[in-house]
Amino acid sequence: MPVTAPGQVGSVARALELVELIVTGSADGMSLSEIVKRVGGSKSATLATLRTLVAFGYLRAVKDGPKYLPGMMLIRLGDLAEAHDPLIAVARPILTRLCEKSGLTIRVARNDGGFPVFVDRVDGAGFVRFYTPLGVRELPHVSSAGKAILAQLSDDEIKAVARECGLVARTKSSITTLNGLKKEIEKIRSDGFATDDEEDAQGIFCVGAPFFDHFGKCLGAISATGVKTDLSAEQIEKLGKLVIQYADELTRELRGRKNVRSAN
Amino acid sequence: MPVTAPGQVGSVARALELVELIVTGSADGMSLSEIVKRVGGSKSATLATLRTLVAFGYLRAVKDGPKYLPGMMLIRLGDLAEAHDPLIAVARPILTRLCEKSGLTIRVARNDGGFPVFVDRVDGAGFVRFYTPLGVRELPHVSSAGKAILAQLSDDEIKAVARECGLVARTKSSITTLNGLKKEIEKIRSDGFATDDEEDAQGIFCVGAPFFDHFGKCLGAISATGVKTDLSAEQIEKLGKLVIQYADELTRELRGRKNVRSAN
DNA sequence: CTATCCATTCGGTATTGCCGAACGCTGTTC
DNA sequence: GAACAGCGTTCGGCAATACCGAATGGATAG
Repeated sequence: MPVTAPGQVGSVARALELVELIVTGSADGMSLSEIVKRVGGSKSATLATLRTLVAFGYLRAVKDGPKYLPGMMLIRLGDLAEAHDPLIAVARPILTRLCEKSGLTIRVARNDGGFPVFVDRVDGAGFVRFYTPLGVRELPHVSSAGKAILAQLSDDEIKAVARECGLVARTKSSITTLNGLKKEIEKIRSDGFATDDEEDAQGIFCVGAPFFDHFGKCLGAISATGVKTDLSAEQIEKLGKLVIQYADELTRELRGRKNVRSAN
Repeated sequence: MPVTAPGQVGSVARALELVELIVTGSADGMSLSEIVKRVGGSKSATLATLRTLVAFGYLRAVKDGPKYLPGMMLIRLGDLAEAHDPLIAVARPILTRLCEKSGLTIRVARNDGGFPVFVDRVDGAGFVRFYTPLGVRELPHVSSAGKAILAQLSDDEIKAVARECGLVARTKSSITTLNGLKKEIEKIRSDGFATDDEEDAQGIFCVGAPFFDHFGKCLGAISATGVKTDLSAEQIEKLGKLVIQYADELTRELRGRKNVRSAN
C-alpha cells in the first residue's frame, strides 16, 4: 500500500528516496538487504530500481556484496547545475577572494522565501574544517546569512517566516522569541551586517551581509564562518565591513541595486 | 511501446532522462510542451513525472510558463557525493596548491577502466575560462590525464581501451593509430608525465601525471590545463616535473605506492 | 472576438511494476 | 560434512498504477 502523492509517479518517488538514502547513508555503501530493511518494499522491486539508478550513473555498485554507493552522475549533475546557475558563476571568484583575504570559510546563500539555501562554498586553508551542506533550506534565525536575509524583509514577512520555522533553539544562544528576533533585526539594519555568535553551533562564529537584484530585492547573502575566538567589537566591526564590501561587489556584478531599508 | 531495459524500471528511467534533458538543456529552462516534443510520450504522464522531480528538488518550476530548471537538490547531491568520495577530499587541497603555484586549471581524473573520469577541478584566477565537465567518461587518447592513465596499463589493456574508444580524432593533432599511441606511451613512461598538445581542442595544452593506490595500481591522474603558448622543451619539462611532484604527493596521502612500470 | 497554444484534469485501459516464492550461492555452525 | 542462514537474483502472476487521449480552462495573440 505505498502511499503515493497524487499527481506524481510513485516508482520515481521511491527511486529518488533510494538515492537520498544511499547518499546520506554510510560511507562504505549499503547492500540490497540493508536498503530493503530501511525503506521497506520487496527485494525484487528495489533491485530493479537500483539497477536503473546504476545504469544512469546515479549510483554505482561495488563488486563485493553488491554494495551501492553514490555514482559519478551526481557529481556531473551538481557541476552542471552550478554552471547553469548565474549566481554561482558570478559569486565564485568573489567568494574566493574574500576567502583568501579573511582566511575563513565563505558561503553564499540564496533567499528562498526568507530561508537561506547555501549554494556554494569556498573553504579556507586553515586546519579546522567543518562540513557545511549545500542545497538545503537552513534555519533563518540561527545563521548570519539567514538573519541578513530576514533583515531585508517586511515585518509581516519576518513574522511569517518565524512562524514557519518555529524559532527553534540550536544552542543556548539561539534567538527563540519574536521580540528578540525583532531587536536583532533592528541592529542588523543599522549595522548593515548580521552575526551568528554560537547561535547555531557551539564554537562557531559567522558574519553575513545581503546582496540584491536590480529591483532592490534581496537575492541572498554571503557569510564568513570561523571558529569562535575572542573577537573585540572593533574586530567584528572590521570583519562586518569586509563582508559588506564583498556583498556589495556581488550586488554590482549582478547588476543589482542596494536597497536601503530602515524600518517596516 | 516504450522500450524498457529488462530488469529495470521504465518510469524511473524516463524520469532520469528528463533530468538529463533539463540539465543539459537551454539556460532559461524548458516548458512542458518543449519537453514532450523532445522526449515523446504524453503530456499528462510527463507532467506527473516532472511534478515528482520538482517535489524532490531535482528540478524547480519557475512561475511563468512553468519552465523547468535544475533544482537545488542536484547541488546538494553533488556536494554530498564529493564529500563521500575519499579521493576528492584528499585531492582538493593538493589541487588548490598546484593551481596557485602554476596559475593553471587543475583537474583530477579517476581511472575508470582505462578511461579518465574527471571528478574535481580547481580553476585558476586567470582570464581564460573553459568549462570542463565533471563526472563523464572522457576520451583517453586525447587528454593528458587519459594518456597518463593508459601508460600504467599493460599493452593488452591499452589495446582493449583503444578498440573501445576507436581512437577518434578530435583535432588534427590527435593520435589516431595504435602504433602512434604506443610510441606516445613509451615516451610517457620514460618521462613520467603525459602531455596533450592541442590533441583534444585547438589552443589547449595539458600536462598530466598518474597517482596510485597501495597495490601500485593506477587510481587516476591529475592534470594542468592552460592555453597553448610557445613553451620551450625545458618549460614543458619543468611543468611536467611539477605535476609529477603533486601527483606523487597525492599518492602518498592516499597511502599509495608508485609503481615503476617500464614495459608490458 | 475568435483562434491558438498552453498547462492541467479526468476516466478508462492494459501495461508494468510490484510481490512472494523459489533458486543458487557463500560462509558458518554444530 | 551436512544443515542452516543470509545473500543476490530470477520468475510467474496479479492488480495496482502509470500511461494515454480527450476535454477543460486560462492566457495570449491576431
